Amino acid sequence: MKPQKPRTPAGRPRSFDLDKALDAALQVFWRKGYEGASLSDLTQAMGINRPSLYAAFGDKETLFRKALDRYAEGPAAYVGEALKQPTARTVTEKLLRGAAELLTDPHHPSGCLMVQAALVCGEASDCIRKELVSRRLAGEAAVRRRFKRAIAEGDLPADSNPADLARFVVTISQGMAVQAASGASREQLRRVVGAAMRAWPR
Amino acid sequence: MKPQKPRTPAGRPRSFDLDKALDAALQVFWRKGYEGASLSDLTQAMGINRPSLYAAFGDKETLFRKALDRYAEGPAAYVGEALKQPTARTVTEKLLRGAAELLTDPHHPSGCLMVQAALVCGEASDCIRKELVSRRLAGEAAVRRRFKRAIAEGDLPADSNPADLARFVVTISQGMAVQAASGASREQLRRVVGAAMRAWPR
DNA sequence: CTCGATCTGTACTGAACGGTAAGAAAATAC
DNA sequence: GTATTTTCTTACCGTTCAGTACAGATCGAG
Repeated sequence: MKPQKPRTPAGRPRSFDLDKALDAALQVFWRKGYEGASLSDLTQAMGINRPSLYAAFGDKETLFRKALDRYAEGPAAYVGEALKQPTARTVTEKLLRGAAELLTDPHHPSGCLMVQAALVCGEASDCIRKELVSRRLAGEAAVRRRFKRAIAEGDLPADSNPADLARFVVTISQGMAVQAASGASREQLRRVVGAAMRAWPR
Repeated sequence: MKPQKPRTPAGRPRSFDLDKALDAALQVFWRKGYEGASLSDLTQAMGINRPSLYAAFGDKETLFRKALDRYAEGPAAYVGEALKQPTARTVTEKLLRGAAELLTDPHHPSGCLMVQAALVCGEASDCIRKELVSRRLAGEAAVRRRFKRAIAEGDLPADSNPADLARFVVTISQGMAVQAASGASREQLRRVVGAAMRAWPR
């Protein structure tokens, strides 16, 4: 018989909750951006000391990537749901309406982490900027693939350009992220979505 | 007779060109953002030493505001031109096409200074963030006023909502700014504009 | 020429940055 | 109990940050 996994792994037990600490870090990065979030900001919000942060999450860059993953799986999970909608139109509508809700959710900072955490930055953080560019492009590519499928299913006109359509939808979503960072309300963003959907082929 | 303004104002003459130095600073802020641009970055790009910068432009915050003004009068001057177009449709088209050109101009960094210089930041720079929010909202308000006029002139349907239309156009423009920061090409942005204009009432 | 004014270069300040060394504390293993 | 392992706390590291003191350089005025 192999020894079963011990209930508690020996050594002094961690005095904080990993997930809650990561959530707290996510909020700080979301509100202040990658460079604007200092380690003092982070440790204070997480309720832990600096060495505990490093032991549990690695350096600032690693912590940020973990916060990004959590963002994708949590607040931004609506994107994956939207892509499962049956038609290109409903996919688009769910993407944009979901964005309007997320970007103005009072339980979170305004705006989109992947847009505002490091749209530009100093050289030291450039790999973070590139990581965000890459993730934004990956999201756009997912929408593009979904629209290609929609064409194959006859759901979009055969002569539609899925790349252009996807970029258009993502551009509106990212514009809404800037609007949210400027203080736009949920209702105002909903009206933007309404205007965009009126433009969509029926 | 009062003494006429002296040709050279006495004292050691400045050894650099004020406008060129400000342009250099603008480029740095544009590429790295307000927080990401260090004084060392700035002085190096401007070709001057730190005390010369402080004597000529004031502190970092003052320098940034001057760079913002220069941005508005120079690269972003197309906005004022666009608002002079005769119809709401041509105003919109010129706004968006001008944005596509500016955001991907190879003579400048990609993207929009007013979007990416400080979309979020640490507390120390929060007044800069607010200044940018204020300027973005002022631009949107100018478009809104122009659309109100268009309604009065019968150029837009009387039941149009100028605030919603203005926010929609500005949202697309700001989304294109994020796209440019993600590496979108000029041609790709032009296609976004095409999609947006197709949605516009004729 | 000398005097006052202004700019330039060097070198510095205190504070904040990200990151870590070292030992005390708290758990399991035996 | 003692040993071992892991975490926690305190205090610190070197670097970079924005901003400045000071002395030398370069001009016009007289």
